[in-house]
Amino acid sequence: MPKVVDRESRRAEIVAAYLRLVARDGVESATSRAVAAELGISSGALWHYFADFDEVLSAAFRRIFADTNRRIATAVDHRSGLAAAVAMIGEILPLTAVTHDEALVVVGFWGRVPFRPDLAAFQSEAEAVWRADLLAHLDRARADGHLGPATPLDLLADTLLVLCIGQQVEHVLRTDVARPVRQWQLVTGCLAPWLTPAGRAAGALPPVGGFGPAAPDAVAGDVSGG
Amino acid sequence: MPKVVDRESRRAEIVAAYLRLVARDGVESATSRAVAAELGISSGALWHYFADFDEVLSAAFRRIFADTNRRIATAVDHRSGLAAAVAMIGEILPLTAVTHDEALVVVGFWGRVPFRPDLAAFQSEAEAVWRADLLAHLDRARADGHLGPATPLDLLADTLLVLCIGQQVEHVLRTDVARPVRQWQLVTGCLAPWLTPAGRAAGALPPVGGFGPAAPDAVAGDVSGG
DNA sequence: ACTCGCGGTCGACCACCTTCGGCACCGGCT
DNA sequence: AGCCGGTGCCGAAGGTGGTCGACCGCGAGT
Repeated sequence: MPKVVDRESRRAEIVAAYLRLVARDGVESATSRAVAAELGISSGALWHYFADFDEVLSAAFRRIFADTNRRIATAVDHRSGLAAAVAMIGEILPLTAVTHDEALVVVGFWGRVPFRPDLAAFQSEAEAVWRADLLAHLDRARADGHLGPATPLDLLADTLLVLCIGQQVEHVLRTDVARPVRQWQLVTGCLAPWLTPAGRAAGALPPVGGFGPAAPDAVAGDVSGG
Repeated sequence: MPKVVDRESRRAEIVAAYLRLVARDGVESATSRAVAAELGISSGALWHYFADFDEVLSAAFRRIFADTNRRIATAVDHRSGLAAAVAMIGEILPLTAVTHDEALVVVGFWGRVPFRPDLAAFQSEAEAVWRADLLAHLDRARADGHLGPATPLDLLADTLLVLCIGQQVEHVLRTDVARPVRQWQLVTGCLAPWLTPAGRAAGALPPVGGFGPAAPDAVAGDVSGG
């Protein structure tokens, strides 16, 4: 049989080139031709590996999801319960330069979903995974006595995730709420009513009333400004 | 002087045609040519009224914002405080067929914002307006004794709005959380911890633990069912 | 060495947004 | 009435981006 390339790694290269372009030149410059040029191949070659450009977008989305999961794994590390939940959210929220570019891609992706129903599946899948993980952490937090026994875990998990989605949008729009400090305040504000005193101590979450610039250190790095 | 058309109403016609097309044929079919054809004019004529297609999008966004505000005004009517806040949120959330199409347009709009910084201004403006109104309603609700005195109004308002934004996305993606019942559950879940017994009675919000299928039927009109 | 087929190039096609030169028309002016 | 000037509008052309298909070349298997 003839020449054989590793199709999977080639696809990965293409996706990487796309994300590189987005980060460097912005979403609008990341066209199929630009991606091909970035890789030093002709644009037609792309279609040996992807059916169309939306499939590239879809793959980029998956790649971002995987990256985020990797970051989550690192951030959560050996933590569990409330700390794990907070660390996890810290990796999903668009707090850093890395996640900034990702937010651009992701929000643009969402915009394309309406007329590509198949694309929606991934977001659902991603959310289902995160939801399950987050729920497990919250459940553990309740078992730890960090969250009150009456805490509606299910609802809390969904709320936090939808909040994260909303924050992606806010971040793209450069709204005031998208400031890292504020992002954390919203998260802690959702958790606060359910925290036990032990939870407040353990999670290092600011008390309900006073929301300082107290971001969990392991997560966002520097939020110290605000 | 020569023939004069009402430029403003012409612009409105174009925007209306665009939104009609989106509702009928989907976002991807709503091209500049299609809009022109819908109006029975040539595509070139559009650019006498808009600098480019993004400006049409922008105008459509503004139109949707205005429509939503009109609906909010109707829904809020003579209500105030907690009921007004809930009614307001009910008009922002993508709960009905009307808001469905709007969500498609809006989410697509957000996707285009990253490389059109000027477009972001409107979303910021819209959010600022809603934030102020919502805050006023919540403030009144606290004064009414429907929300506890320690309620972090500022934070609550932001949280609810970001939640609404997130729900738009979820709705476009047809996630499970986007079900109307669930949407309401997230909202009430955020409010619940701060409600006083009087507030629970007045707002007819389901108790924290048990979330029935209590979606206000007329979107926000009648929340009194319980 | 031959061959078959994959990976790639190149150019063409189509749809889109946008521009532009020109025509048609209308209101006022002479 | 007949001429202007300016505006509304058309439709062709330009530029760009996604996608397809005809062709080439290399390299693994025979």
